[in-house]
Amino acid sequence: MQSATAVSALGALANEHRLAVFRLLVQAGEDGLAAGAIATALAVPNSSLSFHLAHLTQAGLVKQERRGRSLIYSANYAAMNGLVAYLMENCCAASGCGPRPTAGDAPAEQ
Amino acid sequence: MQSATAVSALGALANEHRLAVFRLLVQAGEDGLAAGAIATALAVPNSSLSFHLAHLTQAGLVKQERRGRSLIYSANYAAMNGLVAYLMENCCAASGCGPRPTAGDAPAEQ
DNA sequence: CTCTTATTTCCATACACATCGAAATGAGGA
DNA sequence: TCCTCATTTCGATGTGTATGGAAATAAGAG
Repeated sequence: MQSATAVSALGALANEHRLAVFRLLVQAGEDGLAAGAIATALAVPNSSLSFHLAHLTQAGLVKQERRGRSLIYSANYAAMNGLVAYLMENCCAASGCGPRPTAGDAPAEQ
Repeated sequence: MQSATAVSALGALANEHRLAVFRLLVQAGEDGLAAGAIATALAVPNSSLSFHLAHLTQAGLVKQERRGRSLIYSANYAAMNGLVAYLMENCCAASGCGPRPTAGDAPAEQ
């Protein structure tokens, strides 16, 4: 994962509502949830939620799919996996986020 | 970790410069780096860097310590560990960020 | 006490993000 | 076709973030 991608994903999650949406979608699993269901669950106005969903989608953390009249959103586990992997590799030490054991091992891209 | 804390930490990392600063501090290890050294390494003006360092410090991801005339900054590994743990627990499935196996296991706080 | 170095704070400016009602779009049902 | 539901887009507004030069603060050295 490139650092620009990570910044984008981190920014998408760096908001109370969006983090709540993402957590909800992770819990919902592969089946996902309709936009309206999310708005109801989180008590966020439709237009505001739509804004946040677009932000998450833009960052690649969420997938959109039309099913009948509803737009179903679901978590993109691969993207999240990539983000966590990036953080572990670049922002943590090799073992459990302790101090970095050797300064020589190159993490990733630039 | 509370979701508000996670949002704060995510927001702190959701910026090109701040992410670069944090990565640099992780590489630097426990000894940390002086503000000026960071500014030089990343080619960011002092006043801008100071703003970003304050942001990271505010979020608890970075520690500040005065050593002589210099202010030494170092990564707070515990905070990062907490953030990654939060993401793994709340935003990933139990094993490796795949689809959530059981819908019954409660993640964490609210 | 003054000089020099290291860093922050202040300030103005520009841009991006968040909010949410109202209007527009998309899609099925009668 | 017309109606209704589901959702997005638009638009206006307020708030927050980013930037960087200039001035202020902090601390050791002579």
